[in-house]
Amino acid sequence: MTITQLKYALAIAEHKNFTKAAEKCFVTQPTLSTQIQKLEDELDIIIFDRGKKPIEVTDLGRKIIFQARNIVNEADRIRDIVDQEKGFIGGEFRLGIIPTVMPTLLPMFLKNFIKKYPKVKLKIEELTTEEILARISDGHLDAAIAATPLESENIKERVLYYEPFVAYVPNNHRLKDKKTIDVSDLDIEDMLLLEDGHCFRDGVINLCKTFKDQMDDSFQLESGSIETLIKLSNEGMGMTLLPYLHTLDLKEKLNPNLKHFTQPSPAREVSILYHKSELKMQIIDAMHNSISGIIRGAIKFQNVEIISPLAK
Amino acid sequence: MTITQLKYALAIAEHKNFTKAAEKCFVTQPTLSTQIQKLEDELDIIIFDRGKKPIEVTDLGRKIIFQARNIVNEADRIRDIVDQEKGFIGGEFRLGIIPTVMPTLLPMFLKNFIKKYPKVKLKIEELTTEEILARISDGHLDAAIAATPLESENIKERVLYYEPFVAYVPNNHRLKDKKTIDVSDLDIEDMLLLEDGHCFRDGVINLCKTFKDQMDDSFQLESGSIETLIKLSNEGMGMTLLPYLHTLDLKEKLNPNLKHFTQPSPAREVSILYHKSELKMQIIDAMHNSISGIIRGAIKFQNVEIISPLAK
DNA sequence: TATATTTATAACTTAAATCTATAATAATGA
DNA sequence: TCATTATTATAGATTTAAGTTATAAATATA
Repeated sequence: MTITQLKYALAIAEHKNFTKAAEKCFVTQPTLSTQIQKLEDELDIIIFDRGKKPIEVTDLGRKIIFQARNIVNEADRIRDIVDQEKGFIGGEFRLGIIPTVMPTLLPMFLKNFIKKYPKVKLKIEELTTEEILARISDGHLDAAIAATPLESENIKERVLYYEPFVAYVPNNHRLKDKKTIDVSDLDIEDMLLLEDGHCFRDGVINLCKTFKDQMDDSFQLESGSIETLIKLSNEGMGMTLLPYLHTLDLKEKLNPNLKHFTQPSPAREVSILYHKSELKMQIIDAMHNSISGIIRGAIKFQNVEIISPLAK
Repeated sequence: MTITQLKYALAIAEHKNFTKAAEKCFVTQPTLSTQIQKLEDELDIIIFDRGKKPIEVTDLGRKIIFQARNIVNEADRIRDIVDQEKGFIGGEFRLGIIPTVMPTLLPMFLKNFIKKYPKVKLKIEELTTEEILARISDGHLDAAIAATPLESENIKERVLYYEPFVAYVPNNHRLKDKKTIDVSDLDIEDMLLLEDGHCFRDGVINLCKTFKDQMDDSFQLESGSIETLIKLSNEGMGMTLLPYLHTLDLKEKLNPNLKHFTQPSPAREVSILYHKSELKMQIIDAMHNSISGIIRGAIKFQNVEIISPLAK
């Protein structure tokens, strides 16, 4: 049994296809066939059921694959330990970011980060919270940025910053004339929310829950982006909540519609997530420091006591 | 980097000597030299300082060796998973047992166990609790039987049985005429205890602590075995406590000196210990079942409420 | 049934691991 | 200090393993 054989097995388990897995491993298909056969012979078990199309992992195979994942992860970590010791920050780093954080955070820290750590090859993907959790678990992401707490098994969270919510109140709304807004003013019935899967919505719902103690399942509308949300709001569909950083990009003429909350302001907790195995920890540390530094300048509310609307 | 290379590195780290490590690995010394060089070249680090005699592991090398231990453990577990699935109970199994459990427990379950699981090659060693903890941690023992709770990091405990203590009161002792004895009768000042490192002593001290709330450091005597303990006791050195199973072997004429405790009787907790990685779990399960079954017949006090003298 | 897709096998090549023999190096003792 | 001893490194040959190309066999698809 070799680490290489285990990596081949993982690739096949993932692609359910020897040919495709071989490509991903940069070897030919016969190499995979023979190596997997050797592994199966040595353990005297069948890992893959080639009878089914697409190929299926056997019951026992699944356990072997799970353990193979552990072994390969632990093995990869050797490289990580060496890098950390040498102070080397580099290599490929796959980062997932949720849609409502992507457009505001990325432009702020990206330039700074790649300048500071030129040897890191960043691969950034916009993903929903659900996708992020799955891909960190299966090792396809090295880390991700999402609203927390999620408390998902095997995934660690480290808070990057707290981003206050700002209310966007359209011209015809009942709260139009208030200068500041209080959490108790909110009503789930006249609020627009982002579509399912966007954690921002979870944040808003939890926020309302906090004060209403229970919620109604029939929301009035769901939208896919902050821009759409504002437009729908202007069309008389209700008020909405925007994460603070988004409000900095708004056209000036919309500013009168923004109502800041009375302190303590509700906020969402934004964290960097990573697998409990702490692979590539030195890059995660670097990213954490980089983002925290940038955010300190952008969000001035940092010293204000903030309630987390996402707490369970 | 291969699993084989990591195993070689572990062997060298352990023996501090390429030649001896090579023997243990069943390869020649040049094989180890070249494989370790390849590993060091690939990681671009030095793991072993050959300048020192005996060889020393470098600071970074220590971290690599630690991680190598993880990887090799996880890799060994693949075999374990397959065995478990196939219901195969076999292979080498190294078991440590503390001195005060060894002579009573081993004759009871050994014959039964090797008959039931003929493919397990048991290697049993008498060791102190301290040695046991060290050797489970470094992977030299698969499991051990000792008095608990120990709550040592990385080591799991599973209770096998509770063994009541029986007081041995010599003829000239102040408690000689009592039919049964109560824990409150005990006095650390006139008690004989086993030498340091035998957990039984810890048990007795904790027992006295429980009722005296503090203890005196000047014990009157320390001895290495149950037999010596009884002889010393007869010589007027004080009373002593015997684990119940030991009293079954005593010569009949000594029976009048045994005083059972009033219920709830103090007892020691005897557990099977194993590494948290749960390697060879199916053998550990088999051994647990085997011992529990045997003990149910031997200790009739099982249904009696028992206080654990070892609780912290 | 022909065609395409995918895995297995065969024969060969390349690369890796291991061996024997021996050199180099460092520690030990007269 | 200079053999003696113990120990690791290196060279060259051998065995074993991994990978390649070419092709057969098996399975789905049209």
